[in-house]
Formats: sequence, C-alpha cells, structure tokens
Amino acid sequence: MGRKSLSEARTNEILDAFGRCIIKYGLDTSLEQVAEEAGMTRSIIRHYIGNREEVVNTLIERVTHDYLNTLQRLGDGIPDEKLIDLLLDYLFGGLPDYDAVDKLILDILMTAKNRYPVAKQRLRDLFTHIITLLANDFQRLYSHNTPDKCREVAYGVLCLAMSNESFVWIGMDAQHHVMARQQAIYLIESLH
Amino acid sequence: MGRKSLSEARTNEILDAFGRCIIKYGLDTSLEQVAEEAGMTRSIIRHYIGNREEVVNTLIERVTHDYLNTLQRLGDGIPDEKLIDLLLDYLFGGLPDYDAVDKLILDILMTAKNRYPVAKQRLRDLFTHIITLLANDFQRLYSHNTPDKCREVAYGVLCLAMSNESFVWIGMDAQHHVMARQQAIYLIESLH
DNA sequence: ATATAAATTGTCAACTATGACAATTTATTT
DNA sequence: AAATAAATTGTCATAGTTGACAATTTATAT
Repeated sequence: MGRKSLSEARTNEILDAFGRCIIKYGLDTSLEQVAEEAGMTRSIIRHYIGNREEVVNTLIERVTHDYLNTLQRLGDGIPDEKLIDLLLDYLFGGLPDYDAVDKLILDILMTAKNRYPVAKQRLRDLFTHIITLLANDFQRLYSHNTPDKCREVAYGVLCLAMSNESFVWIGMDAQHHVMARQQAIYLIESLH
Repeated sequence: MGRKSLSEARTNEILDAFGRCIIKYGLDTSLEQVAEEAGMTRSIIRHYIGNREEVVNTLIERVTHDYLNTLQRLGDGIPDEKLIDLLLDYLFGGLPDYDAVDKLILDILMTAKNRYPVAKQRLRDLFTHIITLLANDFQRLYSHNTPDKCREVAYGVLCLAMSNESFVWIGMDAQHHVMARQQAIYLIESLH
C-alpha cells in the first residue's frame, strides 16, 4: 500500500536545480535558493537527500559519474580514424548534444577542495580516469609511443579542455574554443 | 597631528588573510573568519576597506595587478635564449621565489563569475594581457610565424598552466607539473 | 600637556541558513 | 472505504553574517 515513491524523480529535479544554481551563483548557493529554483520547499530537499553535505556529495557523485560514462561510451562503434575527432569535439564543445552544464559544474566544483573532502577525492578520481581513458586510446592508435608519453599528452589535452572551458565561461570570446582544440591537435600530433 | 595611518599595512594584512582563507575555505569565507585569520575584528576590515564587495574587489585588484606585473618584469635583462625557460618556470611553478598563493587565488577566483562582475571583468583583462604578453615574446623569438599563430600557442600555454595548477591543487601528484611543462614545450616547438 | 586624527573595540538590529520535527495531505492497495 | 506508506507543508529554535554606528583608546605634532 502507500503511494509510489517519487524519490528518484525528485532527487533528479533537485540536483538539476542545484546545478543551475551553481552555474549562476556558485557552489555556496543556499538550499533555500536551490529549493526555489526547483519549485519546491527546502523540507523536500531535506526529505529526499538530506543535509547540505549530502546534497553536495550526491551532486558530485552524479556529475562525475555521468561525465565519465559519456566519455567512455563515446568511442563505441566508432572507427579508429574518427575517434580523435570525436573526443576533441566532446572535450572542446563541438558536439551537437554536448551538455555544457556538466562541464561548467565540473569547473565550479573545482572550488570544493578542502571544504568537501569527498568531492575532492571524486574529482581526482574522475580526472585520473579521464587521463587513463585518453591515454589508452592514444596508445592503441599510436602504438609506437611509450605509455608514459601517451599519458603525458592525455594530461595536456585534458588541461587544455578544462581551462578553455573556464576561460570561455568568464567571458572570453568563443573563438578560444577553436584555438584550444587546435593546440590539442598539436599535442596529439607529437605522437604520430 | 593625529597618528600615523596604518591603512596600507592593515589593508595588506587583511588581503593576505583573505587569500589564505580563500585557499582553505573558498571565496565565500565570511569576513568574520577573515578577521580571525588576520587577528583583528571585522570592524577593522570594515574600517579599512569596506563592505564585502569592496573587500573582494580590492583583493582581485591586487592579485591580478601583482600577477601581471611579475610576469611583465620577468624578462627584464634576460637574454632571449633563456626567456622561454624562465616563463615556463614561472607558469609551471619551478621558480624559487615563486608565489603559489597568487596562482591559487587566481584559480579560486575563477568562481567569482556572475556574482562579482568586477572580478569577472578583471580576470578577463588579466588573461587577455597574459596572452598578448606571451604572444609578443613568441613573435619576437620566432618571427616567421603569424601573430595569430603566436596568440594561439600563447593561449594553449596559458591553459596548460592554469589547469595544471588546479589539478595539482585538488591533490593530483606533483609529477603533473613536469608533464604540463613538457606539453607547453611541445606547443612552443610548433613555432620553431 | 593638550588637541587631534586615526586606530580600535563594542554593540545592535535585520536578515539568512540550517536542522529538526510535527502536522497534514495524497495516492494506492486490499 | 479503510488502511497505510509516502509526499508535502509548516513551524521553531539556533546560529551565523552583515552593515551601521557609538564609544573608547592611542599616538603624534605643536
């Protein structure tokens, strides 16, 4: 008996709203404001997720999971010669269904640092995974390079992608997307 | 008559303390906490600088100014063939008197975004200046390249430096400094 | 030593955020 | 329609933050 649980749906609405708030106001947006953005009361947030720390951790959990997942499945069924292009499109925002939100959130979450130790750990894991993932692709495509060299380039590409996102976000002209992508290509070409 | 003004010294103490707080707790550290860190009361902060927004803006002003200044004077009296190394040392943290704080603050301030419009503007200006500065050096050293190409590489190097700083900060091993620096060299070599 | 400018301390009211929990409403099954 | 589990709303006490300003103390030039 009793009624159907809305837990999953509500949780998603809350995290979505929180994400939008973070983009607009930063990680320290009050739960009150998040509730307003989501069109619900703070009590509901408390009911479905919990206190502030739990909300933050839940969000980071979701965002990092989704990001890695998307990146992992990106190459499925794609011929090798198109893989690099696709990866770059994703990392530098040229993809049609590209979800800006996730990357923006990631960028902002970098400020979680000491205040949210779980977040810090999660982000480190995420970036480490991304590097490994990219490095593996490079290794397969340009197999005469050492694993270390592949990792180095992967790290470089990731740096370019992340910074670029931040820069464009503070209002530097979108042209920079193209520049960053081009620099990433130079790095990858050093593997040829 | 009256007593000597401590304005300048106090202002510096406050901004220093604020910087340390931001590193530890984020941009939204309360002025109360900043005061504690600085070993004074909040009233003093209010007296010497003003309200929250003024404190934030003053800090950003100082940090961006100092950063650009240091970078600008870096090449003074340095022979061309050592310039690149020196720039890279500064950007990737190999310099002995390198002041980590400024770069960390910069990284954190990237979250100011919409909340502090003045900050956003200042950061944009700062980064634009840095790019121009680097691009000019590249142009002088490798003059057969187009200005656009030089700018592109400058942007890439800046992205590498900034991201790298963030990554190391969230706890990724310091080895990455070396990797980022190496990638920057690859980019610059594309100008040879 | 005294006038004076500036430093420093202290206090207050208004506002906001949070956590906890009680009370009520709604949907669903039997 | 009655039972029940979950959703939703509402309220409260507590604590923290901020801005404003009054009161006091301290150093310095004359």
